[in-house]
Parts: sequence; structure tokens; C-alpha cells
Amino acid sequence: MARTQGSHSDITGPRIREAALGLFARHGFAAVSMRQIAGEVGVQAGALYNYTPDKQSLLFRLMQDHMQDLLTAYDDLDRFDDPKKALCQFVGFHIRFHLQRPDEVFIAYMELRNLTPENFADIEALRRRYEDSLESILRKGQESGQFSVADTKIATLAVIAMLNGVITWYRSGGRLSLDEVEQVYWDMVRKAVTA
Amino acid sequence: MARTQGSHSDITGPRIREAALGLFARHGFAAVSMRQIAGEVGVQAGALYNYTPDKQSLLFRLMQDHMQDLLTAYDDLDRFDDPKKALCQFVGFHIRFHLQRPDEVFIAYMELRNLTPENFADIEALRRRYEDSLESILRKGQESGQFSVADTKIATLAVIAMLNGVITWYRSGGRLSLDEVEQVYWDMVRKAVTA
DNA sequence: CTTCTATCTGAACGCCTGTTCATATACCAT
DNA sequence: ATGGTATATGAACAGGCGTTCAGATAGAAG
Repeated sequence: MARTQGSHSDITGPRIREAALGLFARHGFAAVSMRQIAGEVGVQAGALYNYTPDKQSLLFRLMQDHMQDLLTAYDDLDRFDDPKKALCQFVGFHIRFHLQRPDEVFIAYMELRNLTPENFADIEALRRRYEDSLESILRKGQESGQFSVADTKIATLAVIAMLNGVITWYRSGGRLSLDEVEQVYWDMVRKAVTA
Repeated sequence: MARTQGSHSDITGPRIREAALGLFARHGFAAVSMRQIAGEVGVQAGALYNYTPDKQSLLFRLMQDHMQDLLTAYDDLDRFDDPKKALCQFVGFHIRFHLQRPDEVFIAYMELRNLTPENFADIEALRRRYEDSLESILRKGQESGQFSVADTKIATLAVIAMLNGVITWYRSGGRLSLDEVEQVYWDMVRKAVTA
């Protein structure tokens, strides 16, 4: 039998990506089979190929969608001119955005090595754009004398690395609320980049 | 044919772990086959089983050895009582130790999900011991009034996350020397934990 | 009521997987 | 020289892999 009920094109596609997302995040891209993904969706493996040309593209699309969502969400903010306010906003945005998408974040930097060179370059470019938006805040603050860092590029990477650490331990309903976490990290970031 | 020349037990074992280390770091545990590892060593896949009961144990041993080396190296330091000096020493130690072992570091926190629950618990305990040694520095500094952080546990994780970021971008012979990198990060850490 | 098309099945393809084991060899000790 | 042992081979096992495709079905369109 086939097409067990109704037209499913607009439903099955997202469900496949959803299943792939969770499985890739939990077990890793290489350890997950197309049959596992299909099983989670409730469909045979062959059906997946109506929605993705191959397994690699499935991974790529997940990462690309995530990075584009990130950039779009950040661009949509009403941004501050003042470097200190802008940095505070960045910290809060980054923490909240990433905590809402733990699986995507996990994949986005655990599975980079499983991308083809072309796909890797694509994702890297998006990541760079995001990092650059933080660096430009730091540079402006540096020029205005509000910040004092030895190297804005390194400071950028250090801040992002520090913030990314949050998703490895934060659990909603834990000891600290989201607001408190944000406050604690903003405190550390602010002091780290100030004289 | 077998045993193409001489007794190899003391040579082949380390060579297998070396090959596995590089391959796991580059392609990920799940994406590397026993035949690939054997090929790099110059033996057939079956020969690997004279040195490891299975693939999982090979990964586990690499991670365990790494974590134990880390703890031993840190314990062997002549440590300072003064929290500020101790923290500075920790930062320098952490950066140098990890930059010397990029493959081990990569594996040690990319392949955690490929460990069996028992092996995972083992590695996690070692990691916790290392984190605790940093947290005790921060706590002592907090009590003495030299440091000022909202939460020593979070500060611990934030500092380690920030320092770990170094290995993702540092290339020896690059724009900054190791000493400079150490200095830049110490600056940021120091400011982040000070009032 | 028929036709058409989107969607899915289920089997098949060739290849790769971790692991085991009988067998063969090279060296060491006697 | 002989026997024993450590070490390696190479074939085999059962099963899983990504991917393809002819054929079946369900619903939409006329």
C-alpha cells in the first residue's frame, strides 16, 4: 500500500527534518541511519528521498536553516548605538536564542566536519557574519574608550565561547532562572571587556 | 603470512591508539571503521583485537588516558595559595596543556555521547575533578574578597568554556604567540572574576 | 465515474560494518 | 634442531548502510 491517508507533502517534510534534528543531536550524524529517521516519522526509508536528495543535504539544510534563523532574528532587533547597551543586548539575545534551540546549536558545531567542503564553506560564512556583528560592537566600544580589550577578534571568540557554554549545563527549572543566568553572564562579559 | 617481522606487541598497541586518535578527531568515532584504523597502522582489522576488546574500549581508553594525564599534570604543579596567582597559573596551564593535545581535547568532548553509560560516568567524574580544582580557587578568592562572582559554579564553567575556545582557532605560527594568547586570556579572566 | 498525479511501499542493489576464529608464521627458549 | 608462544592473516559471519525504482494507492480534477 502507499499513501496511507491524504496528501502529506507539506506535513512529512517538516516531520522528517524534526526527526533528523533530534536524532542527529542525540547520536550524531554518522551514527544515525536513514531508516531510523524514517522509522521515527512512521514511513519507509525510500520515502525520505521525496524530500531530500540525500542524507548530506538533510544535515546541511538543518544547519543552514538554523544559521539563517539566527541572523534574521538578530537583524530584526532594534539595536542600540551605545556599545555597552548593544553588547548587553547581544548577550541576552544569544543566550535566549540558543537555549531555545539546543538541538540545532549542538548540531551546528558538532557536525561541521560531516559537511562536504562546499557546504562547510557556506555554513562557515554564515557563522562569520554573526561573529562579525559582535566584533563590530566590541570595536566601536574600543574606539569610544568604553571597552578595553587587547584584541577584538579574540575577545569576540572568547565571549561567544563563554556564552555557548551555557547550553551545556542550563536546564530550565534548575537552580537559576533564565533572567538570572543572563544577568550573571552579562556581569562577567561586561567586566571582561571593560578596563 | 603472519608476524611479518619481530615481536610487535609493544609497538603496535600505541600505534593503534595513535591512529585511532587522529581518525576519531578528524572524522568522528562513528564515522571511522576498524579497517581504516588497521589500514593506517599497516595491519589487518582482526589484529586490532589483540589490543582492544572492542571499538568502544578503544575510544574509552583514549579519553581516560587523556583525562588522567590532565589531572596528573595539574596535580604535579607547585601550586600557589594566593587565589589570584593560582587562577593565573590555572589559565596558563589549561591553555598550554590543551593546545599541545588538540586531538585528545577534541575527542574528549565531542565523543562523550558515543560512550556507554558506565564509561561516560567514569569520564564525567574525571572531568568534574578538574572543574572542581578551578572552582575551589574561585571560592577561596571569593571568600578572601579578591574575587567577586555571582556564582562560583557558573563562573567555573564560563571560564573553562572561554579557555576551551582557544583550541578552535589558535594555530602555532599565527598572528599571536602562545605567551600573548595566555596574556590576553588571563586579562579577560582576571577582569571577569574581579569586582 | 474516470484519469491523473503526488505520495508511499517494499524489495533490491552493492557495499561496508564490528567481530570471531582457524591457520600460519616468526621469534625465543631450550 | 625442536617446541612453544606471541602475533598476525584472511576469510567468514550476520547484519546494517545509503540509495534506487517499479508498482501500488489515495485523493484531486475533470
